[in-house]
Amino acid sequence: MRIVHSHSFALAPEEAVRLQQELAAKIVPAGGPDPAEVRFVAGADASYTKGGGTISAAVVVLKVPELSIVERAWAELAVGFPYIPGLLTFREGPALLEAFGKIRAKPDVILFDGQGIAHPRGLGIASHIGLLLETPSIGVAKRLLVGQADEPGEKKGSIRPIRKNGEVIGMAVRTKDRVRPVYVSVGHRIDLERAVALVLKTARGYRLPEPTRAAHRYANEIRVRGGERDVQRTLEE
DNA sequence: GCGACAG
DNA sequence: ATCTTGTCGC
Repeated sequence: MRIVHSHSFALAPEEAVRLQQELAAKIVPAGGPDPAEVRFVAGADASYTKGGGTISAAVVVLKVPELSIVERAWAELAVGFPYIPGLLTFREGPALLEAFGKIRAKPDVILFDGQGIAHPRGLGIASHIGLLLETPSIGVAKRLLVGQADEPGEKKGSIRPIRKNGEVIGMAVRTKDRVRPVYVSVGHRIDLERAVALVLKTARGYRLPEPTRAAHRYANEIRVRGGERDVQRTLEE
């Protein structure tokens, strides 16, 4: 994929915060592809080596509605930023972008393991990377960073709004009966309704949607085996 | 000042 | 995220 917008990630925390405030103003939390017409969905995630010195990033593209893997790419980089709540993007972003750069497909939307606009400054990793790639993106987090939501009904498909100062910033979504919900928020160029529909459409018997699960597995595989040993790469298009 | 805090 | 043993449930 082409990285449309680019900037340095080698910033001090205070500068990173200022950049987030600047980029947040460019996020378009509306529109997006019709869930019924989406053909390719990508998932992105990262894994770290034991000492925490190297980060392994993975991007996997799945065909919808089969959810079969059609392409995947990886990247390994030395960790260059500490984990600071709200600044996750500066830790995982560089490696994820390198992996996205190796993807030939043009996914209709990307699912990230983390927040979209449900973030202190409205720019979680899904919004940030989605903006740099100018591709519709969705944040699918396992825990909330900001805001609060009531518990959704116990059935898959049940939802409850995530609010912050009375404003709806995302949706708690039950992706599997009786299993803890995931927290969905708009990343970039898509509205909340479509984001929720796409997450539910790609969730198959597990709490996390398939794109995210596939990326998580691949990132762990790269971390353990080492990416250079991976000669596999499914192609299509 | 205190607590909370994506991955 | 990673570290780290057993344990409850499908």
